[in-house]
Parts: sequence; C-alpha cells; structure tokens
Amino acid sequence: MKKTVSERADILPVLGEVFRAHGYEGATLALISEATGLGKGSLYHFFPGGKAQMAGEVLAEIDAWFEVNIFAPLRSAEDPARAIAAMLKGTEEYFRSGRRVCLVGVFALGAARDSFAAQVNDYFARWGDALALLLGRSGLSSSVARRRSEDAMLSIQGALVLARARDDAKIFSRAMAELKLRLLAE
Amino acid sequence: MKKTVSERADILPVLGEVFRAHGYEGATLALISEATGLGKGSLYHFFPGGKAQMAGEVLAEIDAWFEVNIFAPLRSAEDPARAIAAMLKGTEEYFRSGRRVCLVGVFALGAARDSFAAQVNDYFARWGDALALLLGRSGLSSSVARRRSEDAMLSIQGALVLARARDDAKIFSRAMAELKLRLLAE
DNA sequence: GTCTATAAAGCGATAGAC
DNA sequence: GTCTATCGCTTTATAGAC
Repeated sequence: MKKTVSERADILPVLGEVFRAHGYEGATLALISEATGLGKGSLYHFFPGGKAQMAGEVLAEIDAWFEVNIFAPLRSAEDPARAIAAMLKGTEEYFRSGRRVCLVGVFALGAARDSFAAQVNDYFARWGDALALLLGRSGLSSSVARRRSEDAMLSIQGALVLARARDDAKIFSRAMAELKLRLLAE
Repeated sequence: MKKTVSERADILPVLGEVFRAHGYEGATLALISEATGLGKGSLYHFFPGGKAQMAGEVLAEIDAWFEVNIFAPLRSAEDPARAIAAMLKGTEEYFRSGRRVCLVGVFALGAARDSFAAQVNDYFARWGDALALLLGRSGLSSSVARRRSEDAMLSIQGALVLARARDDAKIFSRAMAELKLRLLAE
C-alpha cells in the first residue's frame, strides 16, 4: 500500500502501523519506505537518528494522543461513571475494537522494552494514575481504586493479546463491557 | 551465557528463552548459537527447517507442557476450587511470578502470528475450553463459565504485559490473586 | 555430530547528485 | 526534500572437512 506523504505529521501514524504490524525488530527500513512512499534518504532527512528515533517519536505521539483524549479527561471528570464510559469508548475506538494492537504493549514484551523503558512505563503509569484518581474521587478507598485501575490496564492489554491470538475481535469488546461493570461496582 | 548441550531435549528450552527475550524476528542465529553453545552447522543438523522449525518445535513443547501440567488436570479435576488453585499456582510458577513472558502471547502480537496462527490459537482455545469445562461442572451456567474462562486467559496475558511494561513482577502475583477470587465467586 | 568457510541476500545507515 | 548508489555489516542458509 503506497501512500505518498511529505509532512512529518503524516508520516508518524504510518510509521506506527508498520511498527504495530511487525514489531521493532521486524519493521525494516524497506517496509517503512514502502508504507510511507519515502526513500531512505527522505526518511533519514526527517529522522537522522534512524529507526530508534522513528520508534521514539511514534511512542511520543501515541502518548500525546492518550494524554489529550484519555488521561486528561479522566483527571478532570465530574461524573466518574460517565468518565469511565468515555474512557472505554475512546479505548475501544482507538484499538479498533480489538483489531488494532497496542504498540506500547508490543514494545513492552519485546527486546525494544530496554531501549524505550521510560516511555513504556510512563504510558501505563500515567493512565493508571489518572484512572485511580478518578476512582478515588468516586468514593473508593485509595487501595481499592489502585487495584481496580491496575485491573483495567491489564484487562485492556490482555484482551488485545487474546483477541489477536484467537483472531476474534469480539473478545476485546466483551472484555471492555465486563471491565466497565467491574470498574463501576460498589 | 554459554551452556553446552547436545540433546534435542536440552536445546528446546534454551531456544524458548531466546525467542522469549528477543521475539521471533529478534532471535538471530548468532544469539541462538551463543545461548545453546552450538554452531550453525549443528543447529541446522537438528533443525533443517531453520528458525521457523525451531520456533514451531518450541511452541509444540510449550503446548505439551501445558497439556500435561495445566489443561489435563483441569479436565479431570474432582474439586473445582482446588483445581483452580492448582492451575494458578502452576501458572505463577511457570511464568516465574511475572518475570518470564509468555512466548505464545509474544508471537500472537507480532508478525510471527501469521506463520504460527494454528498453534497460537490452539493453545488458548484448549486452555479456555478446559477451564470452562471445569467451571461448568462447578455449577456455573455454560455462558458464565465461558466468560469467566475468557477473563482468566486475558488476565494472565495482560498481567504479563503490564508486569513487564512496568518492570514490577508483583503486578502479576496480585492479578493472579484477584483472578482466583473472581473465578471462585458464586 | 560438530566445526569453519562461505554464499547470497538483506540490514541500517551514509554520501552526494539533483 | 528526494532520489540512487553504495558502504560495511549481519542475516539465514549451505557446503564440506573432520
């Protein structure tokens, strides 16, 4: 699939999909070149640091998207139930109901984790903190809020793994529905 | 870490650890050669099909281990509560309390999934079926048993991803304890 | 069964023309 | 800013000596 682009903002999402599909090691410059429609010369013009820089910037862009669309709304929410519903809706859309994999999770499981440890850890830490904060405000003790927030993080990641392993996106949607009930329970 | 081996049975577990640590694409023959202490000549003597055959046989060995130690005991159990406790104990030991990653999950997320789709799907299908069967026998409706079994599969995988992402093995142990409560709930 | 040597292809990255 | 050509290295895999 050739898709000619020339602006950095257009390149990063394409890069993200290549890393998602092939992992860090599997994402070769040839694949990246084909997907972006850019020669190696152009790629190194945008990313002098090569593949490592590309992956780092993709992670940063993902982080920024979640900060704006998921984490911040969680922190500033008035109504916990609505905020949780919105988070799960946004999550389900982002991961295309389980058909799209989480790049941070992919990196976490592979050898790339060592190179991007801070970014990988941060993504889950900030999501978990924002959710625990919200749950705490909804009346839960901070230890229960912490455990439920951790449950949410791991359920999302596990559902993505299982959905892909079994090639059944419905697994993800079901898991998100169940998670909603657990998060909102008294 | 050099560890000289010469029997096929001794090689497979070492191969497994290399694939776990580096993923399918990242596990180079040089790494495998170093870890097993075997030259490329010897490796191709054992595995004429190369890396693909190595990965396939490693998956088969993992599957066989789970069949004997986890799936079969689940199917033939008398006491559901004890069987679930045993499954979780076996799982926690196998994954070294979250310090060891699931190779099937790693393959599921990567491009290797396409090559090993049947083995990846089978592993989770048979585990899930065995657990759902047990839960059904414990008095749960088959639909509830199915959903709880799916919850267990995804919680294990998600806990492994999150534990590694946050470099905190305790996340896995906590998740297994919580999962036990959910599986045994009325 | 294990090794070394080597082939052929692919890798990330660079140089320099345009 | 984009391209082609190319470097040096690593990759998987094979051949053949021992």
